Amino acid sequence: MTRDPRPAPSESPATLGFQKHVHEVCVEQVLAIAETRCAREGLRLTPVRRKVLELLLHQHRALGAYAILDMLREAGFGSQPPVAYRALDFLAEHGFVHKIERLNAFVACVHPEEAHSPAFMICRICDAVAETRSAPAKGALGIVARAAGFQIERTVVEAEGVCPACAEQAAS
Amino acid sequence: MTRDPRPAPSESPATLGFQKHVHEVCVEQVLAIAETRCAREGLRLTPVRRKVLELLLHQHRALGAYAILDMLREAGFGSQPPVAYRALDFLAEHGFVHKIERLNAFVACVHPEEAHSPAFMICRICDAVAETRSAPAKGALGIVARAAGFQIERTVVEAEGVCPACAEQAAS
DNA sequence: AATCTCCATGTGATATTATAACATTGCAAG
DNA sequence: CTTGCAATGTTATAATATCACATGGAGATT
Repeated sequence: MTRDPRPAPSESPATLGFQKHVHEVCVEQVLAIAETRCAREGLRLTPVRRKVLELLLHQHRALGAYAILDMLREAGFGSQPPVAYRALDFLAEHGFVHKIERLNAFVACVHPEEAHSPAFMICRICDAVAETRSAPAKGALGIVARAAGFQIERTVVEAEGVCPACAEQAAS
Repeated sequence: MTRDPRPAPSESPATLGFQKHVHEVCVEQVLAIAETRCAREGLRLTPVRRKVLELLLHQHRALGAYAILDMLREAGFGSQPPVAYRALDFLAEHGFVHKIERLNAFVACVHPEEAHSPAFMICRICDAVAETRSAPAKGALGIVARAAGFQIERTVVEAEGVCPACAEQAAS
């Protein structure tokens, strides 16, 4: 089994950052933004890459590379690990997806318009992942780093806990 | 090869949080603190666990489980992965070591006196790791989380970049 | 002292995540 | 055209992590 057996965090009008929204719209919007950005920057959003992004956009949760790989196989693409990892590398390099280090898994970025430093909230019960912006280099960490002479290039900020939906479930 | 081929970040008066200090002293001190805390809290700092902590304290860098396992083997302990992972689980659960998610590796905690929320600076060149305190749940992320109804239980904060020593090297 | 129980350890097997290396294809610049 | 280059496909393997079950040792109970 490489597929995650847990139920998706919610149904079609799903949680985005744990808030309700009409899901199909955001998938289409983000894909369109990605196409535009790739065209403008001379990047190639090839079929595999586009498919991986689409698969991830359909979930507001993190998927492992092998879960993605299974779906790629079903969609008729190559089915060996490098196929998935290469697409994910491309997408991550250009900010269309992010890796969740805590889970060794990947989520689609919800505002891929520009470079940014993401932070995540990860529900340990349903695996839903919400993205928000962070600026850790500007806060306390930045001060410590400057004092120590450490040059920050990239930050990983991931909060693990319980999302509103699961908290409500648990309370009942 | 499971050993990391890179040179240790520095020589015996090594960098702690990238600052000079006399290394042997901090190893002994932290081990003593760990012993004390275990005695007080009824935890068992067994030989394997103690050895793993000691190995990690001798490096101000992250070691993978298999690198630790190699050293355990040389020291006459069991040499199958669970030996290392179980010791690391124990030490991490009680805050004597931390896992660096970005590296899938482990560092000794430099102030294990009490529970805390660590943040790390990781040098991408020499792999040195410095620990500092973080309070991400109190900053911008905490505000977003509260607004979203997300209950933070644990945070991962890891900054990747270049440490002062490597920056100086690079400049020459 | 005998035995019981629990926790830690040892060990073999296996699952999961990730990369190396090389062949093939297809498109585009010259 | 053809040459070059980036992307993909495929085989193999490396690196990280867990499961399951057997063994052993320290303190508690009888």
